[in-house]
Amino acid sequence: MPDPAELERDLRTAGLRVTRPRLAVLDAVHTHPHLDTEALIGAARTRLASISHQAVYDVLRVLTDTGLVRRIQPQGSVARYEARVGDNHHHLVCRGCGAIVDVDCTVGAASCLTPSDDVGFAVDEAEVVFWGRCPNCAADHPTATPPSPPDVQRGRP
Amino acid sequence: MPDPAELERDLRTAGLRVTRPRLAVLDAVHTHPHLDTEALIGAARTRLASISHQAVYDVLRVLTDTGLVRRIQPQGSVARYEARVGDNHHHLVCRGCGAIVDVDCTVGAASCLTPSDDVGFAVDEAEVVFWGRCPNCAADHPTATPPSPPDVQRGRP
DNA sequence: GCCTCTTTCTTGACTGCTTCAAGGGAGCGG
DNA sequence: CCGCTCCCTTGAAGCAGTCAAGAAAGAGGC
Repeated sequence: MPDPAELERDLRTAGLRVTRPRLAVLDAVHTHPHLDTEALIGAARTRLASISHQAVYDVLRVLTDTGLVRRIQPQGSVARYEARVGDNHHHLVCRGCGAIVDVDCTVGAASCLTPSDDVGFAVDEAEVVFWGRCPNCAADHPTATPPSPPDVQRGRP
Repeated sequence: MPDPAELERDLRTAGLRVTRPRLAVLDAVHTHPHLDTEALIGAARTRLASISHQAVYDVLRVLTDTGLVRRIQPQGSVARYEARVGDNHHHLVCRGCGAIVDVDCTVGAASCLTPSDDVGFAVDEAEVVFWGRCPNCAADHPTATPPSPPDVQRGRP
């Protein structure tokens, strides 16, 4: 759980006004990475009981636009948010339960960021998602062939 | 444009019944990679005028479940489909217009498929998306800083 | 500390992609 | 050609996310 003063500083540094809803949401994202919006609404309400649906959506948009949080959205999942930004890490997603785990960049920033042929594109980011089954889900279906593309719906991390 | 007999064979090999709607959709996906569902409905209707909305959704699901087509969904975009499967290629997405281009695997299957620490996950696929600006969009805003995360909405390829 | 301006939050309704459900119709094996 | 099963059509609903108008709360100057 991050220091409230630090969150406030982050907001000001980003040129944003400091409001209770923003602190509540930003704290929630720091404390619970990879939650979806609905779960974040719940988490934010433990900090500020009366915050509205819409405020959380607005705040999340502002925070992603300013780079304070990062939005991720694996196939078949709704949008999820995390506060770890600026370090080019990637994600491991379980096809069974939807759990998301951070992984550091596999092969180093350089080769990770360079497609073999960029056909003239100015590439500024490489997003990598590793799909598989977490230890629990792999144990549940030891011999089952993994469902082809994702059957993830809304697994809770 | 693929050979109809070949599409039919693909369907049978996958254990699926051969129907006109399935042929129409499969042909459309082969002919126009990276289209979204709505555009595919249009493309399929040039082949089979009366195919319904719902049939296209159903067929696309069956085809993705059996691995005949692949579903991709970059951040901020609706679902898109392509018929190039089984070769572990990746995608380059333009933040400006949403254009999607195939790129071959950057660093070879091995390192591409291996996170630095898989924390016990059985990983079976690595999905890579390169974000940037296509030559046209880069020319439109030569000095503009690229909008942080995607502002893609529904660019037509 | 107070005032004013601007930004942001609340409330409520709505959009658009995708899915669910029921019944008629078409493919496929015999 | 017959019958069984699966598939497609029609119509409607679900749900994440967005739009809009007005009230409330920051931020800076007096």
